[in-house]
Amino acid sequence: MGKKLKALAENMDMKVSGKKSQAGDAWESWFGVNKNSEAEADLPEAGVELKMTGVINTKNGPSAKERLVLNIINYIEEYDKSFKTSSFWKKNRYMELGFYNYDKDVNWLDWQVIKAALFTYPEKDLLIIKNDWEIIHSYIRQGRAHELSEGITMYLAACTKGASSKTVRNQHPSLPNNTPQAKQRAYSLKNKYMTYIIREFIFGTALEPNIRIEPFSENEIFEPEGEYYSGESIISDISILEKQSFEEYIIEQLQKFKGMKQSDLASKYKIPKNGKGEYPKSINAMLASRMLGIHGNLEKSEEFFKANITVKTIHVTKKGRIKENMSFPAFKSKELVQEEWETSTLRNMFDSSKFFFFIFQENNNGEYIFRGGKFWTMPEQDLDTKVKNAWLATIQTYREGVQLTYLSKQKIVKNNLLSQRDKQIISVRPHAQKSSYIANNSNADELPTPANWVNKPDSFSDRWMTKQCFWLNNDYVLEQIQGVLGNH
DNA sequence: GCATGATCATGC
DNA sequence: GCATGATCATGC
Repeated sequence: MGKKLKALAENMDMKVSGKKSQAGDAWESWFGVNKNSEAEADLPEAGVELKMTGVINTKNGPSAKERLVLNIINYIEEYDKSFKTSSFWKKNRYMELGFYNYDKDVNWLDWQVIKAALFTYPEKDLLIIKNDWEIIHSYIRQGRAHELSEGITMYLAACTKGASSKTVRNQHPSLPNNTPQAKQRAYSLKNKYMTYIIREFIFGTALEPNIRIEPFSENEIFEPEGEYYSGESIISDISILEKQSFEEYIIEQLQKFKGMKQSDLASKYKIPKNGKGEYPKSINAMLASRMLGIHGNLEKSEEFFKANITVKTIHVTKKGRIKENMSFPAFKSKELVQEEWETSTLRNMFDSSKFFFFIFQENNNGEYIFRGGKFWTMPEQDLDTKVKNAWLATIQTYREGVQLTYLSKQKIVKNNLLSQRDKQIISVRPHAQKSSYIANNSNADELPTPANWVNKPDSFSDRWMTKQCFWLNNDYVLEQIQGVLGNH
């Protein structure tokens, strides 16, 4: 039998525990620690921090319910610290992690702690985490704490933490007077990083000397099955990370391929052609993987998976334009209009995603030449200005009712959703297998407000339109990759 | 030539 | 069957 949280919470003072922190408070009380906000680790003699974290079951096996949120970053105190003297290292070097099965339909007191682990960072991860800390610290040093986002780092991130987005903190007094206050943020281990740890070492069978699994329950609720990452790693020799960061290493690895033709790379890596003698549509994504020594999907390689890096290939035409806009998953407009910008799916996605752009440019002979790779995260100032406005405008259009006009000659339906001409970084366009304005069709999206139709065909519904998604405008992406294209 | 709506190809 | 990445086709 697994220990239920109510057994752990027997001696806990329920009155001082907030709704969101109950599981963690119960974990601390089990170890005889009262709720506090000390900078010290919870068990000071041992230097061990106590953390409780939820696990959910997905079709690929157990996953972290959320990122593991650590201590709040004091931009003033952290300013003069080094990694070894940082509040992150002091408080979170060793953690006693309790993993409970999160179930929203069950009272929290009945959640079970199914595994516990005395955790410190695997050696290779620690090198990446050190570099992540240095990146966060450089923002603090430069008085740019207001520009922090989760996507700028790999495993250790600065996530927002506060009652609302209006919870802000001052930056260091020695910085210029016009340095703005910054959103309150905490160190955190990314959701995908925790998922990897959970599947590989906590519920999986792989051994990691820095993670000691402690018996807590004989009850195995989670079956770690299904493929979540390919088993391939990019970095096998950790001494690489002692000399340079992960990103520097990747960019350097790609140097030797710069200027090579797509066709030469395809034959070098023996990419097969289809029946029509053409390369598959995903040819560039396949080449991206192969150049980095990965045979499967690059996003599923160890480091890309743990850091939640999205790989995007980019085609630049001979005239120096990007051929296509970049698509994102289709949304449900009824859910979209219920969201608030600060916690919206779109904002979360851009704030927490790191992208890896993989760039090919067409030459005058119509051949695609590899130009290089670039890691990219959307700058916070773009996100909270133009993208925010674009998002708000989209919601307003949906609330007012989308204007739809059927053009019988072309058999297409025009709409008044955000266009690329609006120059707001993102736009809204269809994303479905087929267009559909038919109720309950799998390619259609149900609208929150009936559409305002012009020339509606009888068979079309006024509440359903082809599924749409946000697209990142190609002119914006082109500005972001200028450094890679250089003079070409 | 480019923006926009539409659609293809692939993998799970 | 559907999500996702990639691309096509049309007309202003």
